[in-house]
Amino acid sequence: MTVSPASSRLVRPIESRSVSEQVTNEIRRSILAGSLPPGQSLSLRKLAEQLDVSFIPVRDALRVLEAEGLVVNPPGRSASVAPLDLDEFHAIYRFRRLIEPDLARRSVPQLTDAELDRLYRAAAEFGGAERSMDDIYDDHRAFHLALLAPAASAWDIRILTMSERATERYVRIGFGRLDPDPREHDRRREAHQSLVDEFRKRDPEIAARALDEHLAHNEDLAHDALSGTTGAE
Amino acid sequence: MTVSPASSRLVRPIESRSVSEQVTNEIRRSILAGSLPPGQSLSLRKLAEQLDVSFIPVRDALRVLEAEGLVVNPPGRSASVAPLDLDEFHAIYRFRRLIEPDLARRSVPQLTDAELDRLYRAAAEFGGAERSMDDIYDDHRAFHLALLAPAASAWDIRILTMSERATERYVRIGFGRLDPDPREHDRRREAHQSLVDEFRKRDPEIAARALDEHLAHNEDLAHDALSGTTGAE
DNA sequence: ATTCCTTGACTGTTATCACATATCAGGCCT
DNA sequence: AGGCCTGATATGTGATAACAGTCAAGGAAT
Repeated sequence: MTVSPASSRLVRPIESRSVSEQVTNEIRRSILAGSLPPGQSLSLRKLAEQLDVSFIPVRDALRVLEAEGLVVNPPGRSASVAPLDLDEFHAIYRFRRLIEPDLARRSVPQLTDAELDRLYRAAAEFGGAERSMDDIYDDHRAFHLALLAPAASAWDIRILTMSERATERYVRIGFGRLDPDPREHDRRREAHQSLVDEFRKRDPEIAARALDEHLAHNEDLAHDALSGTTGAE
Repeated sequence: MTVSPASSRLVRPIESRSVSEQVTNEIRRSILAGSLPPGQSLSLRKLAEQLDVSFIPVRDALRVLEAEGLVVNPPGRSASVAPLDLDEFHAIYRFRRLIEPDLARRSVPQLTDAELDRLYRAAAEFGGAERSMDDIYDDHRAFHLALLAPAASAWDIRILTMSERATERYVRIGFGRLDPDPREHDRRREAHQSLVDEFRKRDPEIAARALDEHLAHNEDLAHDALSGTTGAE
């Protein structure tokens, strides 16, 4: 039940012991990173060959990812990466902006000062070098989750993880061209640190509004980058 | 995209062609109906024997149901039916009362009169004889979904289905003792018909409030039946 | 009598294999 | 020449079998 600051542990426990989970994580990572583009056909045997496993774990992985909404798995036909849809993107963000501010409202009285300090420092390291893009987004997801975790039930956490992953695909593709810009990293770091600062005021309404604006801002940015041809720079 | 009133079709398409889906539906039905009680250990081979299939489809089914939150599937150990938790129950209902009234607000202008008439008639048949308890709850879920479908994206529908299934388990167990009472069927029918009447007023706020109260009422009823020893009757 | 270890059965996991079905290319008929 | 049928190829699906880990019971030592 504790949020367990993973960075404080020197040795991390084995994250996934079954091959099936490893395959699931690897395919999910590839989809979120965009190396498996939307619509890409996912052949069981080819994937199994590339990953050097049998196709049984691949089959399991595709079924799990289907439940997460990242792949479509029509019976009898080949699975494929779920297509991108701008309407869907906004629908998920509307959903997040409904859920997360409400959780923030109830989470803010329960967050300890120590936890807020930790999150402030974590936000500072977001753009830290020697971390891969995958790690950065992992940190980003953990950051948002930790902000709401005190008020979140197991079911809330499941939903939050699902929705954050669902939007991450759009955001990463949209921000793809912005990421090389170092100023973008600064901007994101400042945005998250100021978000923690708003939570420090210990006012539920202020925190909820800050999180909503944070989400709305990211939604606009990703939207411009995705639809607009002129948007970036 | 159309809601496609299934009752109007004389021949219904094959609902599930793969064995895996059939097994998934059967196990899900058993869990929701309570014949597989919370905590029940789910052995692959025993389940496979009972269903007269190999354990490959059973394995797939358990993985899908794990994603839905109905079973816990720790790697290396036997799966089991997810335990019941009253806090979790209220957490899911809080979630639904946040999501569904918002969808109702946007759905009410898009619902056609014909669709509302159809839903009103469907509500009248809820307690209809010769329909099994499983069918009744299937209808109930379809009813609530149809009420919100015009404003719901694919992702919303996925979330709605998940959350309705998650609460259905609690509700069915809680209402278990009430179901034999015929007055309970009348009460439920009237509740759903009056819900449609509220939607007919075409006022988003009224519809949202009506749906919220409907959910709150059901939440209270199930809560009393679950926790209270004196509650029912 | 209690505790620890060993052994056995059980269960999930993965690989290999056989089958039904979908996809697509080429050829035939119109 | 274009559409339709038919063949082969490929792909998902399900079954069987071998492997590895877990859990519990029973026996031996303290």
